[in-house]
Amino acid sequence: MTDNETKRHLGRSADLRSRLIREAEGILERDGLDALTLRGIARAAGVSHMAPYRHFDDKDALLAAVAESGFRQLGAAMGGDIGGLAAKDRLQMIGVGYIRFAREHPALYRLMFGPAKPDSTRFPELAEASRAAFACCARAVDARVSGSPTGSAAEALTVATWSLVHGLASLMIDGRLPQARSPDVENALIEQVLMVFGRVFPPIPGA
Amino acid sequence: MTDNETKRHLGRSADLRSRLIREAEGILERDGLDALTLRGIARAAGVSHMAPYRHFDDKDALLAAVAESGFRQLGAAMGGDIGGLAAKDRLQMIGVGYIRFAREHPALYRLMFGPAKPDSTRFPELAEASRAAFACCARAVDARVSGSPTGSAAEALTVATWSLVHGLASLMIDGRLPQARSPDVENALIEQVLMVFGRVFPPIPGA
DNA sequence: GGTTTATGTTTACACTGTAATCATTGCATC
DNA sequence: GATGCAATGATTACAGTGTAAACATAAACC
Repeated sequence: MTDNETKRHLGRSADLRSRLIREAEGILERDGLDALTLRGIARAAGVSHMAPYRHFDDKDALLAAVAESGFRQLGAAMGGDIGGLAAKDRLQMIGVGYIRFAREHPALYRLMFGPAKPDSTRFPELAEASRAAFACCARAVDARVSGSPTGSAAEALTVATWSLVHGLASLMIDGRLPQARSPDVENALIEQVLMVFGRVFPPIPGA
Repeated sequence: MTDNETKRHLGRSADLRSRLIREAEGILERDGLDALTLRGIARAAGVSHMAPYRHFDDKDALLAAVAESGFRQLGAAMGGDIGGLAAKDRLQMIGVGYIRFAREHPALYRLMFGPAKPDSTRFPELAEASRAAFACCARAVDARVSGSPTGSAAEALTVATWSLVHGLASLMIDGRLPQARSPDVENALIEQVLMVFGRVFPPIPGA
């Protein structure tokens, strides 16, 4: 019996680390960022409240791993690295995908961009995942302007794009936009804002 | 002696409420958002850890009051409601003032736009202060476009403006912009981003 | 003068993150 | 195969947090 239970226990815990991350994501979706406690995660995973410390240095390290996973999901939501799309559509796809991700996973998104808790110097892998998502946006911008502005001007365009979608997503999921809106109205607003923002890009030569 | 001490005590505590808010702001500036604990605020104000409950329902209510104060400061940092400026300069002033405020008070800024903790329905005064700051930006946008787009198109412009500056400020103070930069380089980037964004506005008839 | 109301303190409790210690497993080495 | 070892987990303990309950006292009012 002891043997049996132990076996099963070990069988399930072969990948406690990734299971903790998944449970954390589940709690985020279900109960929000405030409810994300280390002990709660351990409880959800069915282990003692100290078990996570065998896989993470502290709570922040676990949160950083969750955020890292989030950034990879965000990259996928923005369409990854598919080519073969008109640069303009590619940019639109990124904006829409980005904001949809934030709205579908608001708590995870808050954790990812939250109060700098996951320090970038402490967690290089998180910084890398975040950088990769940013780079995905940067490539789309570069393709869109096709080299006409270069250097810091192109970089400013990328930062402006990222800032706009992040700001819009952040304001929306935190309800900081005045007058609450229905989802439909919000969708229309998003479309309009993204379209408005399209004007910052130089006109497309071909059309 | 008891009398004396009591008198002095009462004298200082005549406005415990506002003093708590000030102490909270001080802790925010000094030690950041994570260090902002109810007991710590009470300690800083020299009262027992339960005293704040005589002036605020709970911690969130105190934080909401701090955030409310922050939104008023933000409004002032954006230049309040001064007129007599070219609409274009007015917008620039808002953007620069907004971002400077966020950089000078990062922890307060995070609290203000943080994880929706201060619920807008629970704290109408906070919602009002936030709305007022937003309206300040909306007026500047309206003046800039001088009525050429109206209705939802003008609103989209305002939301886009707010999203951009908020996103930029948020990414900067949380270090989510790739490669850390010196303040000078950051300032240049801000200027460039704001200038880039100026292109979303219709051309000015007069010039 | 006695009652009521505001304001503050003390005490207590459940919950959090984490340090220290102990128990058990699987594996490597002889 | 026995033995030592590293990995992984459980228990226990502790300081710090937000908050409820009960108590104290000054101010205000009839």
